[in-house]
Amino acid sequence: MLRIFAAPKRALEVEAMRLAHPSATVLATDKAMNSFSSARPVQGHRAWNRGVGPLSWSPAMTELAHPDRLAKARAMRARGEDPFPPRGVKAESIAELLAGAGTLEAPGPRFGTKATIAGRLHAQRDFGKLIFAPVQDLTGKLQIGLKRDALEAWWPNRKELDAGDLVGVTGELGRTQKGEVTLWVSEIQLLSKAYAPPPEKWHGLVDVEARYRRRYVDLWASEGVLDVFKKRSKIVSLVRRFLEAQGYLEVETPVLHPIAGGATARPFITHHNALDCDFYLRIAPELYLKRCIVGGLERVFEIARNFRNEGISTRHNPEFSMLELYEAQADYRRMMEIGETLLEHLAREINGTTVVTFRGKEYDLKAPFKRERYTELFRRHAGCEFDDEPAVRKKATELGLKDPGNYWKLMNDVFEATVEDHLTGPLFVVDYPVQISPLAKQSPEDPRLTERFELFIAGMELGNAFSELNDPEEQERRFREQVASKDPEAPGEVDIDYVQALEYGMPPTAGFGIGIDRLVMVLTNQDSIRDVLLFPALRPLAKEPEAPKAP
RNA sequence: GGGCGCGUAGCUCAGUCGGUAGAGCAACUGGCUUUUAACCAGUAGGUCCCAGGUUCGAUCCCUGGCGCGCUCACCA
Repeated sequence: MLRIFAAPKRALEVEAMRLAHPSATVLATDKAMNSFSSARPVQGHRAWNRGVGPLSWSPAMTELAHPDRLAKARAMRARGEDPFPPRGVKAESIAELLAGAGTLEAPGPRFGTKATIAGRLHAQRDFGKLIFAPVQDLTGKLQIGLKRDALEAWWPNRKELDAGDLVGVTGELGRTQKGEVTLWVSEIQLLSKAYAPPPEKWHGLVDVEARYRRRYVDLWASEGVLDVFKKRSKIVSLVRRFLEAQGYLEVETPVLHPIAGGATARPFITHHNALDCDFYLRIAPELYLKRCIVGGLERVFEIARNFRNEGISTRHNPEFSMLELYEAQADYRRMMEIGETLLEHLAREINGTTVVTFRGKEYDLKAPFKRERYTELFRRHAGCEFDDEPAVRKKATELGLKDPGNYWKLMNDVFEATVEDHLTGPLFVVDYPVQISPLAKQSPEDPRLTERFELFIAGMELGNAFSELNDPEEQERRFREQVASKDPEAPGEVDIDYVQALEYGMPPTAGFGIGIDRLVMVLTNQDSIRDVLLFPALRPLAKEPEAPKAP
């Protein structure tokens, strides 16, 4: 923070900071000095010893930077060495080296050979003339061993190396007396100085807020975090290959929508200056993807970031990723088949088994999944028919549900309150009432219902699919009904362009939307959506308050 | 937005039945050539989240605020 520039411990350190970061000089001028000197006593050492640091707002070159580390960089520069050299080193992956090292009993092909690795240095264990320290790259951790007799020229500078520094090391792959694979270093170079010290070595980052705000630290400082995001990347890649193998084209449709349709949710609003009009950030890509079907693309999918202006929870982030796919000549039964085979495939590829553990329970994602009718579940758990309005209203009152002002919404609230907890799954709940499914085609057997299903695992809704309504007249009627409902989550106007697209003719089509974040949660056993998002939505940090005025 | 909980050293946490605070790790100094939470000795480090109130005195009690977590609501 500003005061560290105004309250240096030693002149040397200020010098080190200036050398290390020229902008420090700027920060130490007028404004900083004034705000500092107005009321607060000199803080002495406090600000210098930050670890991962407080989560306060502060300008660049913050109190995270440690003066000793800055001084070490300065010492290097004084010798003509660069603490931030322009090039990296050509390194081998640690995972491959570990695999090649073999075991103590059966040394692998790489045992005893020369190797170079690059990565982040962790806490050193210093024995005076011997130092051990793990180095971590994307693929794993490998211990390096530094011996004085092998590094005579470098040895006097060894204290310039800190935990968190990025290094490149070359040495011979071997083992210690305890048998641990170790790279016995013959050459070491600093690739980037870490001015900010890493979190405490044993606990790592445990403050959840710090973990989310400083994910760039969490990724290498917390066990298992990197693995979740590697798996997430693999899941998305597998989804693409799975669909492409079935003739699907990946497309990109607009994020800026003139009308927020395709789902019921409150949108974010933004403004386009040149056109001088407002746009909504999309709440679903659905209506554009179906326009693609009208255009003859036949099988399309998009991994779409959607934005919904609603609360944040362990299952909700205001921006989230949804896979949506649409297939011409298919109906919702085909979507169930795609859903269950895709999930089984992902589980096998990611975890090597179809059984996943999530929130302490096991779920078998082996296809086929169970199917149960919405209406039957409703009857079984709510104790009445879904369209028996007096009975449903009575049940809602019993449950203490407040009336949303619309019977069908109320009915669905009763369903969620009574049924959803029982949906351990994996399960397809099929044939939803038409009134809560404005984009789905009516069932040929029962006009009160639609050919629609939702996929549930662990009581959590993972996906939503239906045979798409392609009758423009009926679609327009349902849109007008939505608009007339004045529901704040319904679109404010009818999407005439979409109705017109249907007037040109959309083939019989089925579509499926799957929440990617929730899917990753289930496949990687993470309880919170925040743990599968690299940078989950958080309230922005407050700006530093003004220093109190002197009396 | 409602309810519950939390905020003390850089990190993880004690503690003060109201008299301005401690440990381990991290940092710094010294020692140590096979450790892996290395070890041993020493040093330094705190506006006890912020603002009011009660009080001789508040980190502690009260009120308000800020931040975060859990939960409810809504959705995928």
